[in-house]
Amino acid sequence: MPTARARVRAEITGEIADAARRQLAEVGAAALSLRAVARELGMASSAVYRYVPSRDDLLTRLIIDGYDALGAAAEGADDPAAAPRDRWLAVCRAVRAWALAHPHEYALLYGSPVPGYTAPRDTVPAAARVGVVLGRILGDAARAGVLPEGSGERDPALVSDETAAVLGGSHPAIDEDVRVRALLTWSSLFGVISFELFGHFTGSVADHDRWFDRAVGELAGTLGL
Amino acid sequence: MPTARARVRAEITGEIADAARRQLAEVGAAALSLRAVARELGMASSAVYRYVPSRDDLLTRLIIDGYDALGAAAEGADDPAAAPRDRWLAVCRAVRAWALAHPHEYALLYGSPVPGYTAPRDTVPAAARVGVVLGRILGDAARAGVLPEGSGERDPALVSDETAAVLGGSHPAIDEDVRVRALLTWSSLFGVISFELFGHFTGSVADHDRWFDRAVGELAGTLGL
DNA sequence: CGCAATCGAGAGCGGTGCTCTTGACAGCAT
DNA sequence: ATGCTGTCAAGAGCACCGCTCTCGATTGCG
Repeated sequence: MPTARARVRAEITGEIADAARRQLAEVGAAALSLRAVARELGMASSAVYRYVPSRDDLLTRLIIDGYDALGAAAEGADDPAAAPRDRWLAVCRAVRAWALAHPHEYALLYGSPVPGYTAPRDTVPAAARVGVVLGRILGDAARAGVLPEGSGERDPALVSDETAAVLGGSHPAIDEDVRVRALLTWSSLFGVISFELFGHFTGSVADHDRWFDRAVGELAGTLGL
Repeated sequence: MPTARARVRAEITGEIADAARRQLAEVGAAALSLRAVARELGMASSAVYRYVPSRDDLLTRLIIDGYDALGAAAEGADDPAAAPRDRWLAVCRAVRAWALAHPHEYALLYGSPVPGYTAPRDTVPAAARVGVVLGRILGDAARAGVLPEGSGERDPALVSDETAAVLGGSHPAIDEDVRVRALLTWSSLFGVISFELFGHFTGSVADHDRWFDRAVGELAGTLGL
């Protein structure tokens, strides 16, 4: 059982993270200021360092929280009982919706890395959650016989063993070609969302909702769903 | 004929841009400091403002220069006499090579937008150059009869008229489906490159070169090339 | 040649991340 | 209850940032 001291400490640390998230949504990651967080919480800037080791550590916490929130959104949108194609579309829409609702957090996760900052290993499992959802859909589709039998090709230099295991495991319908396409559609999804969010589609696309639906529908096709 | 004053002014302005590019490669866009540029050039920080109105203006110049350099690389890699599929692969490889050679400039162009900075209209034509190359390949392929005849569907809410004109214009083989796929592969290409550059493939892909080749080969397939 | 435009340098403003010291406070053991 | 120990907020301070202003020096055109 945590002491009273530890409890209030955890509470204040949480308040700092919340304030940082609010500031992130307002001014973006690069402009996130520890002093502003301290101002918002009504304490001295130096006091914040009692709870957060550095600005980078605060960023890391926001990154992990972001990956977790996005992963939870993706998992929540996946209905294992639905058809693989519909599952794929639903997850894609959920990822996009989360990105549109949290543009700065999305930019923090999938935009340019913050200079001088390298994400610690802690972020990896949280970052993988969306990929796990996609892999589960692909694996279920293979087991359901939706995907045609493959050549059985295997090449760990293209897709690593760990990732291959997530991408439906060893199933006759999942060969290296399918795995490559899975990684491709995965990155394509975020390419599409990033382009929309970062303004590279302005002037080219009017109805972003409908365009996204057609785009991920096309991606489902290359996935074989 | 420019006066001697104007010439030395242009020269110093160029030196400032070069130093900024060097600093960009070292510390990234968000940490680009006008004072450090001034230090590197051995002049007072205030003197730089004689040549550059603001840090944002310097960033804009770097962005435009970056788009132009990338566009030139793409154009230079495109051999109009080659087969459409080979042209597509060559342009993709050239774009990736440029990105790998100039990671920070690439991040400036296709990563998270710099906070508090909105790209002015001047950047649009430079940014469009890569898309123009892709559109030219697609149009040539259609005129060469490589693409199957389409449905003739047209929907400016999906792909705007200006972009549609770039994407091969009005040709029976190019319907809205092809245009959507073109925009999709375009953003997918940068999604793939961004994922590689920003580290989202670490642990999943070992041989990035071969993986990229297979990925853009797949993209060529969805393009119909 | 003289005057106006241009230029470099310096000081200064308010902001940042981060460190160090100081003093107040709480909790626990004696 | 007292004294010790660990935690805390606060402030001063360092070096850096973007940007502005002023002040001489220099330059080049009329």
